[in-house]
Amino acid sequence: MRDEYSLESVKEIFTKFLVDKKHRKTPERYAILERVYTHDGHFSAELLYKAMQSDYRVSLATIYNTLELLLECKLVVKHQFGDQIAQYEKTFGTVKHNHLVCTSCGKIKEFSDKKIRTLIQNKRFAQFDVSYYSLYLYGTCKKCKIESEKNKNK
Amino acid sequence: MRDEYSLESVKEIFTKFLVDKKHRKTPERYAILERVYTHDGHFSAELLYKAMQSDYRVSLATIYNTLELLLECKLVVKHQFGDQIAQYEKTFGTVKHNHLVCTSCGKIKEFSDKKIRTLIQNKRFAQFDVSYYSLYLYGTCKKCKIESEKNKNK
DNA sequence: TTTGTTGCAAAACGTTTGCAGCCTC
DNA sequence: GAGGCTGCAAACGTTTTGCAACAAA
Repeated sequence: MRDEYSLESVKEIFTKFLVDKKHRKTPERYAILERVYTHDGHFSAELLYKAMQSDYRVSLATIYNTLELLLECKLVVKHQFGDQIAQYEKTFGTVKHNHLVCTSCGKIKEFSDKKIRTLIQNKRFAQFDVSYYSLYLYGTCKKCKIESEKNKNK
Repeated sequence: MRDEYSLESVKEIFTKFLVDKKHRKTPERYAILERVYTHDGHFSAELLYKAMQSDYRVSLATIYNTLELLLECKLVVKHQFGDQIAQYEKTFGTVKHNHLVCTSCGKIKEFSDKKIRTLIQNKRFAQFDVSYYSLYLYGTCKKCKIESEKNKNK
């Protein structure tokens, strides 16, 4: 029931945002929001588009448009990992985390570190208002490291 | 003379890398390296391409190819700030820093924080070898904040 | 001589845009 | 009824690729 609840509250937040900003409450927007919130982990605009085709037909343009709105009201975050295409992720019900990006296979792992988080979140600037941050650690995952060591010995 | 010196050592590092990897030492590659290292701050592939046209004709493809090599041997770093196009930056002679990205005007400011840097650099993972990291703080710069407050009062 | 590298142009890719018709408000 | 939103397709800008000519090893 917990998921049910959070989906409802997320819809409420979105509705409030749409009303505040005088945007229209279209069925497409709610369908996209629902899909985003029933998906765990990262997704691209393309993936979301394909995933939706089966039960609700929306254009890719609308996906992009709606993701933009969801970013604005902070119901999703957007990641740009190195060369990769933009990845999105729901925020509500997701613990704030950082990312390990393998530069060899592109795989992403998440990690949390309270000390780092606290330190960054408490940082203040005279000339700049921080609204969010992203910390990406790039490197090589275990699997790729083993792979590359194998190749060395050839 | 200090710059002179570092340019020479950077060339040596690049040469060593090229030889190790059995890549060819082409004049284009050195011309690009030199240009990169006489430029302060961020630059895009396009900018580098245009900047070089006046004194050394290289194709954009070669620029991309060479930047890839320079990334591999860590003589440059690549940034992907939010929606913006890829930005590059020399590493040698540049103090490690983090970035403030204004989501309104896109301007980038740099900042250093020893505590944050130390904390992140000392982080170790069992299944992952970190080779570098990027920390971007997104928000609104003073100028854009004043601008948006003006618009509110209309 | 071999083959990695180049320049060029075309292609690819994710994303944005223009527009006619639709549907919130 | 007005005009914001939609789907569609075409356009966009950055990056990659295919290929013939070139030049480093």
